[in-house]
Amino acid sequence: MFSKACEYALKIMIYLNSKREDTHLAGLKEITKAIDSPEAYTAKILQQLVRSKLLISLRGPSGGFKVADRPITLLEIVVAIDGEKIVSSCVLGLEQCSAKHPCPVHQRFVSVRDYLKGVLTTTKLSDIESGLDEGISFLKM
Amino acid sequence: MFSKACEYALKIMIYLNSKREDTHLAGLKEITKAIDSPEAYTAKILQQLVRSKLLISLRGPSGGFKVADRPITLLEIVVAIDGEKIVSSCVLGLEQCSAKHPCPVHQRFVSVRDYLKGVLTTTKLSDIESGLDEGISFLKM
DNA sequence: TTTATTAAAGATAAAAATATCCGAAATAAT
DNA sequence: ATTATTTCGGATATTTTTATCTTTAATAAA
Repeated sequence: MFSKACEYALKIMIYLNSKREDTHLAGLKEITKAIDSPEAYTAKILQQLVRSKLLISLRGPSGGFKVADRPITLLEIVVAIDGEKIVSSCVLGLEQCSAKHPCPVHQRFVSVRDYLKGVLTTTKLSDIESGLDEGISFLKM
Repeated sequence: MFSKACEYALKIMIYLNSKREDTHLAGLKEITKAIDSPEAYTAKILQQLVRSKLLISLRGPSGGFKVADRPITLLEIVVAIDGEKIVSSCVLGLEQCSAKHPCPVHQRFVSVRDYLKGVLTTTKLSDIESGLDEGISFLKM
């Protein structure tokens, strides 16, 4: 459904959001440990998230990353990494596919996409009760 | 959402199903022309569909492909090419993700997946009014 | 039986996604 | 100021997906 990079991005954002102690920034090592991801690749994704203004970073000792201080939807995260295609492009890959010029399954999948897009746009990072510390939900294993 | 190979597979199946003149088989060239796909790669996908018993093939002059003579759901096609992952695996890529051991967005996406799976399982190839000949729907451009 | 046609199968190539490595820049602490 | 730490940026490597090429096998028609 989402690319591996996007999966990592979602995990990163959820993890960083779950530990709202505004003082301490989480470093690359801490993050990769928390979400069990390859370090160097994760660094690249973190860069993308910073450029997309979803994360704020600080270099140097006691540097690291934190979530930008504003409401962020899951859609923003997905689009930052995978682009619009997951919520907009044709299931059969047609360049042009619309109600006026539909593929044979257009109508059936419009609703699927709308449903997905709905979940992605209405779910804000702050809505997610991670329960990570309490062992209620998990980002690895 | 689906791989390129899977998009081609769906187009192939819809196209072949749309021209139910049981006598004439459609050849590779005809198919690639109808769905605008790379010839050699399409041949590989056709092979997979034949092995998965979704298509029947015949070699030699006037040989080609036709849809197996039984009800076929979109899910069968998708699973034949992309495997179960699209309807079963965790959005965040966790090996183990279930109601008992969920990722933080498990509940929100269960419903999305169920909806998608529903469309894929309930839609049979024969349900799709392609309207290809009539220019009502399209498999290319 | 020979030939032309078509799918099957295996090897190879190209492109994209995933992942790593290394030097540079920033910055807090010493 | 120097040093240690940490992100940034670019280059490179690996893996997977997408795509091509070439030979073989089957088979219908001549």
